[in-house]
Parts: sequence; C-alpha cells; structure tokens
Amino acid sequence: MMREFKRKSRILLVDDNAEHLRGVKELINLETNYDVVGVTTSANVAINLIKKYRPDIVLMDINMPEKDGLQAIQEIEKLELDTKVIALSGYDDADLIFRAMKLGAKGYVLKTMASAQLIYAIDEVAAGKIYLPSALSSRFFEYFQRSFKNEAAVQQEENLLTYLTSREEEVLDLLTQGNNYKGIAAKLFISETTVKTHVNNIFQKLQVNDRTQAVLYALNNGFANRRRVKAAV
Amino acid sequence: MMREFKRKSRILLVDDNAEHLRGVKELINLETNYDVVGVTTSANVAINLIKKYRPDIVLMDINMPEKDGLQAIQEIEKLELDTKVIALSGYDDADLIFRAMKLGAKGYVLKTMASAQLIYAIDEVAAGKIYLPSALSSRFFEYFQRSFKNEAAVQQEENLLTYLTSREEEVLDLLTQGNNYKGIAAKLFISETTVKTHVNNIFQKLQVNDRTQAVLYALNNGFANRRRVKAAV
DNA sequence: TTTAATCTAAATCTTTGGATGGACAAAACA
DNA sequence: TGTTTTGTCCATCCAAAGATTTAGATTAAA
Repeated sequence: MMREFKRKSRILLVDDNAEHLRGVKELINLETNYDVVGVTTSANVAINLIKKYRPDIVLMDINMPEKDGLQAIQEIEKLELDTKVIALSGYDDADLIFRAMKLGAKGYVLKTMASAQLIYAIDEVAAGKIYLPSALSSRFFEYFQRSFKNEAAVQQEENLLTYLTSREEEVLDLLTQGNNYKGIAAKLFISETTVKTHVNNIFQKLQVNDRTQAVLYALNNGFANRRRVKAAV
Repeated sequence: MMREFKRKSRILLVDDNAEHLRGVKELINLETNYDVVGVTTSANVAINLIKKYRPDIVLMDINMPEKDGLQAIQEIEKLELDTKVIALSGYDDADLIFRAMKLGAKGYVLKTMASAQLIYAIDEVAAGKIYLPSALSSRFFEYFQRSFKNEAAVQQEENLLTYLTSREEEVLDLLTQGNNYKGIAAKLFISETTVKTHVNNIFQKLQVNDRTQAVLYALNNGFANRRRVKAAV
C-alpha cells in the first residue's frame, strides 16, 4: 500500500534569510515526494514566480522587512489558484497566527520547530488539510474566543439602547438604513414632525448630537442583533 | 518528577444518553487524576449542578433534544466561572464545531473517537489549553476561512472606496467617527468650506446623498480595513 | 383614580448640511 | 512642455436637520 503513483508536490520557498532558506531546501529535498521548484528572498518576486510556475505549496516567511509576508499571503489568495500557503514564522504570537489563518494560510509553522514537524505540516497541507500544531492551535483559539467574548460583553454592559422604546427602535432602525426624516415618515405612516420628536428622544437617550453619531452608536453596540435587520444602503 | 500533589480535577458529565454516560464515567474513573463529581442527562439540571459544585471540567453533549447543548455552553460561559467546557458530539459538522468554539468551549470531541483521545483532550484542557483534535481543527479552519473569504470578496468587487483620494479618505475617516464639518475642519487644519468640497466629492464618488449613507457605505465595504482606524464614538 | 409613559403632532427658530460654480497653486504625468 | 489631478478656498442659496416647547390621546401601572 501507499504505492500510488502520485505526482510530486511542487514547493516554493520564500524567506529573506538565505541561510535558513538553504537549510529548509535541503531538508525538503531529502523527501522523495516533494520538489523544491524555486526559492526566493523577496515576497514580490515570489508573487511573480507563483503566477508563472503554479507551485502546489508555498512556504512563506512572514517576518520579512521589505514586504510583509502577510500581505503577500493576501495577494496570493486573491489570485485564486490552487496554491496552498504555509506561513513560516519566528513568533508564536496569537495575533500573527490569527491574521495568517484569516488571510487563508493553510498552515503555520514555527522556525524553531523540529524539521519533522515541518515535514508533517507539509504532508497534511499537501493532502488538502489545514494544519496548525497543537500549541499554536491553542493560541489561536484563545485569541478567537477572546474576540468573541468582548463582542458579547459589549452588548451587555449598560447599553443605552435598552432605554429605547420599541417605536424609537423602529425609527433608529430606519436611520441605520440611511433614511432621512421624510423617508422615515413615509415608511411609518406618521408625520415628519413626529419622526423628529422620536429622533430627538433617541439623541437624548443615546447621548449623541446627530444622526450619524446615533447610527454609529447603534452599529457599535449590537443594535442589529437586538433587532433582526439586514445590511444597510 | 510529575510528582506534584495536584488536586484532582473534578468533572461533570452531561449526556442525555444514559448508556453512553455510564461508559464515559467508568472510563474517567480509571484515571487517577480525575473525579467524576456528577452526571446528568439534562442540560437544565447541569447548569444548577455547575453553580453548586463548581466542577473544573464539564463534558457536555451538544446533541440533546430538550435543551440545546450549545445554548447550555453559552449559559455556562455567562456565569464567568473557571469551569471549562468540552463539547461532546456525534457529528464532525464544521458549523457545529465553529459555534461551539465561538461560544467558549475549550474542546470538542467526537463520541466515536477512541477513549484515549478523550482522556488526552481532558488532560490538555485541564492543563489550561484549548484542544481540538487535528481532524476537527482542520474542519474548523475551512469554515473559518470560508467565512472570511466572503468578507474579503465584498471588499474587492467594484469598491467605490478605491476612487477616493487620500485626503478624501482622511475626511471620510473623520466622518465615520461622528464629526461634523466644523470638527473635521479643526482636526485637519483646513477651512470648513474645503471640508464641504471634499465631502461633496465623496458623495459623488460613493453615489450617496448624505453623510449617514456615506458612513454606512464605508462601514459596509471594509473602509476600516483600508485605513487603520479604531472604533468610533 | 391619579400617575407615569408613550406616541402622536405642531409651531417656531437656529444651526448645520449640501449643491453649485468658480478660482488658484502645486504636483504628478505624459 | 502642456494637461490632469489634487488640494485648497470662497460665496451663495436652499433644504434638511435639530432644539425647544407645548399638548392631546392612549394605555399601563400604582
């Protein structure tokens, strides 16, 4: 078994550290099922090489000075090729990991990790999976959950939106869709002056000065979650 | 080594399948460092048990009919205790995994997995980490990246924001912070009439009628990502 | 039954916003 | 070199937004 005649996966290496570049290249060349089809120290060059040679996998250092590796990942993803990017980094910073994965990286490996782990990551990604080493995965999730926890918290703590009457909510809803007084009056079948009264009351309760601030307050404090509303404009 | 006098971790089991419940309990009781301090087939009962006994870890079946296990996780997280929840599920559905992790689950384990893997997950979570088996983690990330890909797509397709000059971007930025003409003029050290000119040009380019619509357009089309800006109001 | 909220509405007034058209200098571009 | 873009500024005019006050009708709560 395991005797399929599978095409070798073609790999491109991007790392501004020529030293490290050589090391990784040799390491991968020891593997029978991978071919290093290119190496470069520049992210800009990498983009062009990828367009030309369509490698299966790109090992991308994201701690480069000149052009940011994360930005490079973003550009590569925009190309909509089948190329899979594995981020290579010196840091296990949660924010870095999160951003790399968000941009579409299929893996994230630390430079300090054992070479066997790098090969394993490549194997997994080549097989179509997304691979994050357990330790980094844990980091990622802490960050992920924290960001959602804050989001949930915002919607609780003394939210001025709770003081609005249901009619005021309706009016605010229409405000957050870009309506003016006339438009709101027409949609609610009430007079324009009545709308003005409601809007003024909303300003008082939200402690803002104008409609733009009211809309911003609503959007920043989970108003859409309170009322089931679709996107605006 | 490994000879610390660590307090045993106290575990609560929640599963509407009494059969499975017994099996897991016996499995965990084989471990010297864990105590099962309670079992229940009801999510509602579980919440109360957690309030009373403050277990270190809860194994929560999320495929229960009566009360949704996910909802239970949410309620447990709201209590802000140190209790760590591991989701237990029969399905490796990406959406389920995503939602469980989003709600704060510290782990997600399939019922079909080997018992050794369940114990390993408990070990990791007890040690303060977040644990997702590699296969599920891969599922999670596919879902995660897909959701961000759509978001990124919105920001590409014919985005009117790209037509703005850098000065206009500055002005729009201040608009999205709730400033009026006077405020913007003061902050940019230019006259109010100049601001009006810029704002009018912005309206033209974004094809909107007033500032509120402009702000809404900006927010709905990833303007904040284009410029590095903090929250408004 | 009184009290309090809410929704509605109007009148008046002030401020702000927005449209339009024109002007000029600097910089970028071809 | 001329041409275009950008950023700055002004005046005018009208529309819209917002502040303030007053008040009738309805309904729910005390």
